[in-house]
Amino acid sequence: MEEIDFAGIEKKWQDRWAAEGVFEAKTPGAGSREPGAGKGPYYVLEMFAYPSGEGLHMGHAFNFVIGDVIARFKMMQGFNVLHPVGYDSLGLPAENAAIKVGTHPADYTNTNIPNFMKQQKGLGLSYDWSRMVSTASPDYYKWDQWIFLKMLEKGLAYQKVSAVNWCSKCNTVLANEQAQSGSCDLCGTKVEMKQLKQWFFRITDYADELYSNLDNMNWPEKTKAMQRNWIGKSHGTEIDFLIENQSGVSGFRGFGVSDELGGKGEGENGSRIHADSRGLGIGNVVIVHGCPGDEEKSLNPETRTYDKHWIPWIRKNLKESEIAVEVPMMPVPWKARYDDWKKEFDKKVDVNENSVLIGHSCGCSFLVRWLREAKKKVKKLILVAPWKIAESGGAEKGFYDYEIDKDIGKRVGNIVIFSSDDEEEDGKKSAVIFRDALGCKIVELKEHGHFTQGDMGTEEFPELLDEIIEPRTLADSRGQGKVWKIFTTRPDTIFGVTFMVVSAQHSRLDELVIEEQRGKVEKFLSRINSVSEKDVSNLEKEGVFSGSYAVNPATGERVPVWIGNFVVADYGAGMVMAVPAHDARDFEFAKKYGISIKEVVADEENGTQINTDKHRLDEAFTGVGKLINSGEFDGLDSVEAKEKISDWLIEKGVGRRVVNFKLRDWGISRQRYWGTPIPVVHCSECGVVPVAEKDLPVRLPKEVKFGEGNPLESAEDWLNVKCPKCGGEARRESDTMDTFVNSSWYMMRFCDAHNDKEIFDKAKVKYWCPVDFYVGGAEHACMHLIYSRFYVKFLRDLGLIDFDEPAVRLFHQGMINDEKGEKMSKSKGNVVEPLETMAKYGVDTTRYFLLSMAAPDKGFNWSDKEIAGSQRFVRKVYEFFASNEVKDMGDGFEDSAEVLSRVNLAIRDVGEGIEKMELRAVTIKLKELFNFLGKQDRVSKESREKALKLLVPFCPHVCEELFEVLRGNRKQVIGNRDFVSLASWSKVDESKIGVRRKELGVSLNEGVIERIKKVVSDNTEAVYVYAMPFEVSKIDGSKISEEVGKKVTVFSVSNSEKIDPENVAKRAKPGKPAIYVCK
RNA sequence: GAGGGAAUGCCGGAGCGGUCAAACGGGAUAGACUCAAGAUCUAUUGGCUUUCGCCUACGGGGGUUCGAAUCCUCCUUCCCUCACCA
Repeated sequence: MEEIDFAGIEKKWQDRWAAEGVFEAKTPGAGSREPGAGKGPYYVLEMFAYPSGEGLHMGHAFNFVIGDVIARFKMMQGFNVLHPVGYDSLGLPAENAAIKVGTHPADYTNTNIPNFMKQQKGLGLSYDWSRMVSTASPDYYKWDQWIFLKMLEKGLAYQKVSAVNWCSKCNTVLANEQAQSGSCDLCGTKVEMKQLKQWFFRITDYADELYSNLDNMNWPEKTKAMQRNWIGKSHGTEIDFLIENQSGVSGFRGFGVSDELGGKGEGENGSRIHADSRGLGIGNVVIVHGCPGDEEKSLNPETRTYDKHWIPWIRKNLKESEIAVEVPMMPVPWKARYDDWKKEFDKKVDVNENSVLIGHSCGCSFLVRWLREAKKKVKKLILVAPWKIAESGGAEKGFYDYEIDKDIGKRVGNIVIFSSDDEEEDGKKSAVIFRDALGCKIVELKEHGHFTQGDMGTEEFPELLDEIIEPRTLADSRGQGKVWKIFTTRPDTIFGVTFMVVSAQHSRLDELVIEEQRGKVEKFLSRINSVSEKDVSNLEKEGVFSGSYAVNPATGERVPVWIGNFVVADYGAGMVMAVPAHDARDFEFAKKYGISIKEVVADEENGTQINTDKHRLDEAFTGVGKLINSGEFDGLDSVEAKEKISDWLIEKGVGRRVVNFKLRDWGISRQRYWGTPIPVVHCSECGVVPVAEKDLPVRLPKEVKFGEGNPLESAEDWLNVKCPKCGGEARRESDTMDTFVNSSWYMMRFCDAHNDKEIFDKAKVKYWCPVDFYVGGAEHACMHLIYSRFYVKFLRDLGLIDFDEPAVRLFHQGMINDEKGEKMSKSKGNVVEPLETMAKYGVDTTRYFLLSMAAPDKGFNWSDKEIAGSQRFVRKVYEFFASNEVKDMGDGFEDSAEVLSRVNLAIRDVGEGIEKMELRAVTIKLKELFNFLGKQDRVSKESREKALKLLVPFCPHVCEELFEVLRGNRKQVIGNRDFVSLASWSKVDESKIGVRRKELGVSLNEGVIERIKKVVSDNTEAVYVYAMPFEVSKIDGSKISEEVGKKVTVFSVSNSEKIDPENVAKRAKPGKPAIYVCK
């Protein structure tokens, strides 16, 4: 038999596709033709590949081929298809190669990319190569930096010191996702904890939208479930617990540890209770004073008293609550203008998202203007007796003549204005101006005038203090101590709280530990700290008593506060109320340490006896039941009680309904070289200063030292720069960005891949995006796919794009393993090389095989044996066309009804199958079709062409070749652009389908007659026929009666009035009614 | 513990209320071709039966229906993801 030169065919068509630019996508617009057949754009994208040194593996090939089938199918359907390709080329392996082998990451990357390209081109993928991007190129990462600056501007990028997962081998910070199971994702080294100042993206700002949008997305349920789980939204109640300990004056000294747990507190002390700064999440309080009032005094820095009237009082009180207060001395407003104040302010004060800003008089005016320009996020803004009437104070005019930015409210958690009923007219007007512009409330106090010295009551200013720290008035349990908030989803069990547990990693742990317990606690902590945070899952619950007690706001009971290893420090408040009777973890803990257990929800099914005996229960009852031991709430259903008790706590001022997320901010800092440099500089004078947009990109320096910490720290020339703000000595940020940054927005860059003026042309992105069909591995469900969703929302809020999600449809391909079902890996030596397979069996065979082995979302075990089947099929198709070529006499030959039916059925099924991503089923349909056609003596040219087109997305090379055969008898091609890849998809002729079904209908009556004749006899009284409901109308009872010579009655099988003593009706089948003969 | 998915003939795997003893592939058996092997082709591949047909079958139990591999319910087993998130 003649050998088919598949390699030659592949090369021929790949070259032609490239030469003709067959797959280059055109964005419509001025000058360019309207592409496609008017069906509009369709964007197919396979996930960004990292060009590793190992080259393409089968998983990649599977991923790409799936995307290619969709892209090619959509092209043939007449869509204007964008099917781009690029490389996520920044990343660790390149740097590891530098350390290991001494290759520069750039060289490593530059050798790998062409290798990838060669393999991808070899697969015959329909990529638009003209749009190729590589993230390691400054042309690309410039825009990563640009986005970073925008994040910074909007307060979404910030720095904080945080404990990070540190891999000592990679010398880098790992995201929690990359440090699962306690060891480094990349090298397997055990992860350590380290405190570092890190850059973060405030993804949590979008937590709610990221969560709730999932409901409307056409993404796999599994992925959405994983994201929901990851974001972890939970509704609950935040409840204040008053903590009493030795440092208070309540007299709880020297109590025993375990014997008196849960005893009633007798302490009662009426002094004011405030939560402290960290409990409230207050970073610092910044007070900007107003004008000192006396010209002479205030002009002299020595004598002027900027810090007076109520300011000392508030300062003292805040300090007592351990809140940092800053009261910068500002230049005299008589002389100075806004800019002078700003300079002074920026120099002296560190404002962050947890700051509370307080202004007085013209200080208010300054702060509002400052917020407008700095675009900072802060926790709270309090304006005391604000002033903004330009006419009234000529010298101060510089402060007042500006527009108030109405968006300040979006960046500031809360804004409050204090005014007084006896304030001057202009002052009252000013308050209203601010209120109307900022949309906040005015708190009007009595007889405070302008809140300056000399007016009554302004030296003590408790309203302000309350506003800053929002004290919880503990209705039933005032006492000395501090308020700690806890988060619970089970407020209905609050009467069953018998202890509290605070995380061993909590930053305020110290405050809870009394002297007597210190030794034990320290011993406990040293044991805990030796265990990596991520190893916690299988740990036995352990704890130690802190010595403090908490007052249950519902009952007034004092319960011990324990320190536990099972409480997560940075979720909720880092402390939990423990209800051992109704929570398995609390139960385990209580049992272990002999803490009392109090039941408050009755398990009605299993009959709880009301019994608070310490160790009666065998396990916690976490189900729904009726409340007991819960005071006025007894008898309520626990679901209902959740609401009722929450309301009650809120009313008492000790609770709030809150929503908590598991999602944490995205730490993007990496102490690594091969990533996007973070475009800021650190100036000793000005602090963190962003690099100007015009100076982007900040390029990676080529000459660095690898192997010892962050390579960028070795590039002194690069590090040392002038401060963009003051021109002084400054140093570049040496952290680079997480590479997930690069892949978070690349789908948009593809729409305008080589734009050097802006990140992309809005119109182009609007035309193509979002991605219509996104294909990639399920392993990205939680990282890439959440980050990318976040980026899209951010870019949308910047006004650059107008859609909410990166991809309309998402598809995860399955995993390909070796024959034994084991993961393929270099170290195991079981890798099947796509290039080898392609060379051995042909590209089309390889493609077809990949798709026919399993449903694309399932994956399979590679088997060389079974690829033979695919090869046989491709060869069969080839030979079918080759041999039919001879038979094509051009004599107007017409196909049989059956052939037409089969062909049209296939057109319909293949199209629908691709649309539904049932690609494996489609490969089977194609096999059936060509097996059938191969058995026919002759098939018309038209039908052959229709059938061939169905195969194009799967086996494009052979199809192009055969199309050429069909069209021009192999000799000439009709026109340059006569590619079957661009041919239009065959249309279904529904009328030709289903001949067999019709034939079935015709024979129905005959069949019944024949069968009755066989069984009927002289003594037959009557015959009953039971047919399928949809067939009853096709059966002609009278005709049959006539033919058979007996009375024949036809029933529907579902007719309840049928006469069927032997219940034979159940044997009826479509096309074959059941028959009962009555004797 | 939470969530997602799956269980079909020798194997992989279709199937989405009736044309289901169950697609397609692999394997196996027989036959054709060949000196022979390979490749290729053809047929068979749950049981009983010459055919019509009947019986037993889609993890297990129960149910809905005239009718269930397909729908509901409980159970068992397996895989995946997250996991002390209060």
